[in-house]
Amino acid sequence: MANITIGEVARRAGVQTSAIRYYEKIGLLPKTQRIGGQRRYETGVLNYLEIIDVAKRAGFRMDEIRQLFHGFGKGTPAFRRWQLLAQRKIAEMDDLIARAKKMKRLLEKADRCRCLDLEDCGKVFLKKR
Amino acid sequence: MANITIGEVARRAGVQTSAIRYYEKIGLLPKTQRIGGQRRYETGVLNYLEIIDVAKRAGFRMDEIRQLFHGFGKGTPAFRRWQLLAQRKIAEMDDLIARAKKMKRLLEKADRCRCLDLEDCGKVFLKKR
DNA sequence: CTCGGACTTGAAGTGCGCTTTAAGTCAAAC
DNA sequence: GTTTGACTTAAAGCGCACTTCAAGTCCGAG
Repeated sequence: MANITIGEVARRAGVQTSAIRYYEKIGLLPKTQRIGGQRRYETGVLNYLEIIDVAKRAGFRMDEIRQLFHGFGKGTPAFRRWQLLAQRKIAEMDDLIARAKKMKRLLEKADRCRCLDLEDCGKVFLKKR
Repeated sequence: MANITIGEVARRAGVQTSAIRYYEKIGLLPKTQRIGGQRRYETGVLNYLEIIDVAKRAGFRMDEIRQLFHGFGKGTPAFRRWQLLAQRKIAEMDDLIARAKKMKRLLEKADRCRCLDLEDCGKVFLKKR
């Protein structure tokens, strides 16, 4: 574990340092050790940032990500609450997948028939579910 | 086409009247006729609002929805630009579907193995793509 | 010992997608 | 003719997820 600076983490993860500080502030990343006042990270934080990125881009809010990734110790009484959130998010992922597929089909149809507006294939599209 | 008020549209579409006015303001909904200064809508606007809702919840920004739904007349010179945007959004829908599936699998795995954190199955999860 | 550059903090600023507020208009009911 | 309630506008406010700013600290190179 390399003990890298925030600048190095930012470079490797492709995020800005300000975002990393913000994540720490809101409790999404743990407070890490300081050397001469400066943050030092272990490379494991990169995995964390990758999961955060995937979750964010799947529409998760920051507080949800925080709860899902720090919200319970193994066998904690909070685990049931964690499970409920996780199950809700799993269902939301199914909804999101369905909507994304629907939009994809709508755009493909519009591209083919060149008639995307209220009166034309958008309407037809909605009608046929 | 019934010529309904904004309040009726809001009620039927399940949105607030302020949102409808906002959509008109940013050019997402066309300016509709006024009677005594008040907006009157045809029921077709409900289809529009439904498409807007699906698009929004699939992560489309307002200006993208506007461009996709008003950005071209049939056979217009802007059509090529429309097609590029549509193709980009279709690709983004594929990415989004992949991320949503990934998050779903991650949550399901975490629920099963009760070890969702940086050092445990999150890491494993990322490793196996 | 001083310079440069990467880091620190708290606070203010940004852009999006609305909602809320304030002040006013209009038409139907009483 | 006044009251009621839904509507109108422009402008300000809000929550989120950051970014930017201002002022300062720390450390290695020259």
